[in-house]
Amino acid sequence: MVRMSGNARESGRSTTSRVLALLAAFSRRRPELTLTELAALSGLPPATTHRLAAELLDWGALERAADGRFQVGLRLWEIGALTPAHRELRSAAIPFMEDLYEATHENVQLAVRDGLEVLFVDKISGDSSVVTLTDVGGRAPLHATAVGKIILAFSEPELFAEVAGRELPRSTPHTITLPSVLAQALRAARRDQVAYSLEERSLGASSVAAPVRQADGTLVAALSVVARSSKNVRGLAFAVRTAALGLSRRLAGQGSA
Amino acid sequence: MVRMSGNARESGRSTTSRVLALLAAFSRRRPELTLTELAALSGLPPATTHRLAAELLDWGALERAADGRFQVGLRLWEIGALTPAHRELRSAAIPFMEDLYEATHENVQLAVRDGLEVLFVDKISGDSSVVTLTDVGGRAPLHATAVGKIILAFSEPELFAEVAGRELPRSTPHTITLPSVLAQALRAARRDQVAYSLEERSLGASSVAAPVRQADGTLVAALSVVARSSKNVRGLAFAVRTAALGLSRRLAGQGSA
DNA sequence: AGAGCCTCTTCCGCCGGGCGGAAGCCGATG
DNA sequence: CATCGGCTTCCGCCCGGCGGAAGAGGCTCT
Repeated sequence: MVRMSGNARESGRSTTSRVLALLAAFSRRRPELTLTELAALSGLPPATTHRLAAELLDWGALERAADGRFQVGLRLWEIGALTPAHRELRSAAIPFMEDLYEATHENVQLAVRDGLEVLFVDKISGDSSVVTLTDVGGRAPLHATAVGKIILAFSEPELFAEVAGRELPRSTPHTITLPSVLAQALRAARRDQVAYSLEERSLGASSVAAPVRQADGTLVAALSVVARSSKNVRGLAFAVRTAALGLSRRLAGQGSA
Repeated sequence: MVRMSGNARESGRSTTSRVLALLAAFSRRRPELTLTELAALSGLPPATTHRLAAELLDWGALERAADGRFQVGLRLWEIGALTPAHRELRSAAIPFMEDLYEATHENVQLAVRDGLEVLFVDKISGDSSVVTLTDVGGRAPLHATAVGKIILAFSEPELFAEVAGRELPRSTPHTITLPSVLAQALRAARRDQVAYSLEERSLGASSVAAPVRQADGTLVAALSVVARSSKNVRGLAFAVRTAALGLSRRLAGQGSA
């Protein structure tokens, strides 16, 4: 039998990108993967997947579940927790989020921008409150959420231009899909220091958000409360603003301790 | 001028291990690093560090702070949040931790085992409560903490053997450093379903912990309350046990929703 | 139980991705 | 203006790593 194997590597792809492709294969939808799934999702041959995954396993970036499936390892979580959004912002935010939760007993969320999306960094949810679509680590569009509008309203105008330049995907009949209407909502947000999403992301859920700023006044995050649309979310606006201002003052008052 | 450069690569080190070394360079102590620091901590030449870091930057595993330093990126945090400890355990635990906090207004902590240490997965801390040594993402020794004792008491005996085989480092005058005394404490923990640490980790702070189990009865985490030693932590034992039992029932009742 | 199938794991020879010394760049400092 | 330290780019050599193939193990179906 002739050994006709050898090297048929896919050109133009770095080893680093292969490793990152393995990590990127995991998602909220699919947090546990078999080797074959991992290979398919990362676009790598099974043999390569196996070898690289073994190295990640060895280091602790990945782990194997009881049934042998791959899952994200604690070591990776530990390092991920060093990101500024988690380390500085989240720890400072927790007390204010608790206060907000105790006062309203509704879902309280903390979000930052990543790319052209909102990324939820933390969340406190009561058992009685609305079921929100997105969990911690989840993403949502900027234009359809209250936190997203706050981010758009208080970031550089280039961000709005970028978002408005693309299509504004519709989530519900109430989603804003016209750039001009969105621009008007952002003006109102700048004026009132709060933004709303009234069933624009999912029917039966509305939210109010307020800006969180760091010492120099630039926006770092948005804090929001989600409630059933039947409730008067507008009545929660002052509570959210107050908590967001308190958190901003805390961030300004101390470096990161 | 003769070009005498070329390749002098360090043998026996995979590209993957280099990438992981870069990630491992970040720590709670040093969450922001310059290129030179990153190179020194990872043990890679500056040129290699620069090239690999650029690729990680491009993908979002790393980010640059305003001053140009490297820090862990949101993308990595996002993937780290997919670890079972975060995704299943933490989200299920939050309501119970809140209840515990509202009842006691002391620090509430959730911890899992990683290797021969305790890893804190989540924490709720009031402003009035004791300042704890360890933050979310932080580690602590198994033998000197209440959560660690719970983990030792309800895991396979091999774990205790492994820990007792090594030295038990002393943190305070009250730290248990004799395997026989530790074994006795673990027997008491198994009997009472709670474990204590009475100023064994840091003076002025004591804690009570209880086991969190999954459907099949195996231990998955430990829940604890930290209080000033002057307070009677023993009085908090039932509260912690109740919350831990509630959380265990929740984990048994549903897969991961 | 034997055949067929699928997934996981191991092996190894060929080769191009990636290594890192050197040089160039840039801002800070004396 | 010279010096210095850290950051970035360049590029030719070479060995780490790629992945097809084969082997092992487990499951279903007939």
